[in-house]
Amino acid sequence: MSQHRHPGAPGRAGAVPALPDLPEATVARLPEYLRALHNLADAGHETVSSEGLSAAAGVNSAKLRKDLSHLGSYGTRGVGYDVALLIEQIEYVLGLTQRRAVALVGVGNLGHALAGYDGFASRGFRIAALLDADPSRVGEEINGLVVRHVDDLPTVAAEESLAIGVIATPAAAAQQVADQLVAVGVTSILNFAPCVLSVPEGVDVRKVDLAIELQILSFHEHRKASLTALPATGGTALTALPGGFAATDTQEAIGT
Amino acid sequence: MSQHRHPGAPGRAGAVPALPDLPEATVARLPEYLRALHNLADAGHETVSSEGLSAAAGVNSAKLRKDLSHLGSYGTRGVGYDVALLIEQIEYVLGLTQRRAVALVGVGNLGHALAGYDGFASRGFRIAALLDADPSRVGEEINGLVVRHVDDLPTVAAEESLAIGVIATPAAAAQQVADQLVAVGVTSILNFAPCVLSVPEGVDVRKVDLAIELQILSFHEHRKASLTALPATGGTALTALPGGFAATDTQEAIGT
DNA sequence: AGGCGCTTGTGAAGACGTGCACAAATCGCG
DNA sequence: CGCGATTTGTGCACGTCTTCACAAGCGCCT
Repeated sequence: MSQHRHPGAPGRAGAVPALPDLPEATVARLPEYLRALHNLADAGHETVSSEGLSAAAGVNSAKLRKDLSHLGSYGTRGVGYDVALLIEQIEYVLGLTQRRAVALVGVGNLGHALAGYDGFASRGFRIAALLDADPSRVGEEINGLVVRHVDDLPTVAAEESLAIGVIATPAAAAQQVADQLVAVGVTSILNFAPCVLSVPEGVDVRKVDLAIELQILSFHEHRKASLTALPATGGTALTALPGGFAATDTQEAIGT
Repeated sequence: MSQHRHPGAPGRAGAVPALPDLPEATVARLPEYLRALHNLADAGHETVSSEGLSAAAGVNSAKLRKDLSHLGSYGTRGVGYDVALLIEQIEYVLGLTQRRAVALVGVGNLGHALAGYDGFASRGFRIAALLDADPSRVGEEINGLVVRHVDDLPTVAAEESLAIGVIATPAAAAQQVADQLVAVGVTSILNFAPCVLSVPEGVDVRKVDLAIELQILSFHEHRKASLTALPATGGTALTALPGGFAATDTQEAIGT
């Protein structure tokens, strides 16, 4: 029942092993599993049970098993999953066997932070270029990279094979930047600008809006406050009682 | 049909008008609608149809109508929605009628950027305190706020009524910071650290992981590449043809 | 006043995601 | 060599979300 993709599954890149088409929700969780697995590997674990891994990733164990089964993964009944093998599998599926080049457009406040964020480098990506439309920022060096003008994009794309672009510009500039990225062949965009982007079919856009996250939390605050017709002392006590934990629902919701 | 909450719906804060319990998916989209509505208002529109608003927010129009109907909103058939009224309604439901105080812990790379991000201020939030565990950072002034030591949290909480905390520390410190936040009464946390937080029931956690977003895009890149058994010229042409747009599926997925 | 066109609000169907509970498989031990 | 403990993989039922399609309502024009 799990034989639906022996041919060339984990081996190496290069071939065209026909990725299984995973449910979007599963895809969004794989990076989480991957991070947890790296932690486990660093801690010296060679195998891990679905129970253990799911706890580390903050999800239900059945969900985890189903997710892994989708990518045809080989766990061993009675034992668990081989940590190293699973890391290899997930990295393969996520396309992380090659270090992907990312172009970052917009080196304002947020762009600066992203340029210096080591989480990109440590998790399979390489910032290949920093770009900005503001001439006064061009030439500045950040983290060993020189900021170039956004109109140099075609040149940059010719040097590197760019597939992913990150937009950290003000909203007003985002659509134009997106168009420029698409024009040089970028097919995946991570958008930090608070606006909707129009892109041709075949281009993936993911959006991260920091204010929206806060507003969602605000709703839940409002809701909690309206339920509790209580004194609302707010300030003191309430030590973190270790009894009733729970990876709250919202915990995972970011991806989807 | 839509009378299920006349009593004191839009009016003013203060009372306990019993928030309707909205589907999580709807809550995640309301901020998006709100942003689009503000744009429309700035552009001078007084009313907008579900079709128009849904286009501006990048969602299906039926979905938008259903979302708005959940909060008992009053549109006018044949006309559309009153922009100003709808803004008021959504801001009320999201609990944005009061400017909420946010504590930001961790003023490293990312924390700096967040401290300077004007999107918080412009969308209903106020950064009430900057905190860090590193003594060498304490005292530094960022954007008019002085960084205080994280152990001052109880003092800060006594001064302000903090309900929301933002964690922008390294992963290793995040859990401890979360515990400290919870201990002073914070009940909503936005976590930028790449790790799972354990919190008591009743505390909401949302997580934003920048590297995960890239990894999800990477999967789709990998997938596209494996489907296209084609030359993969990569570099040139491919002008943004304005024919086949489409707010791609992934566009919204962030919230969920 | 009446009819017509437009837009909302929603019923119903289907797609998708989740979690329980259990059979099948594997290992280790006696 | 067989048995029991353990853990995976998954069938199934349930809940949530999405989308279509259309009746009900509203304003405008004649």
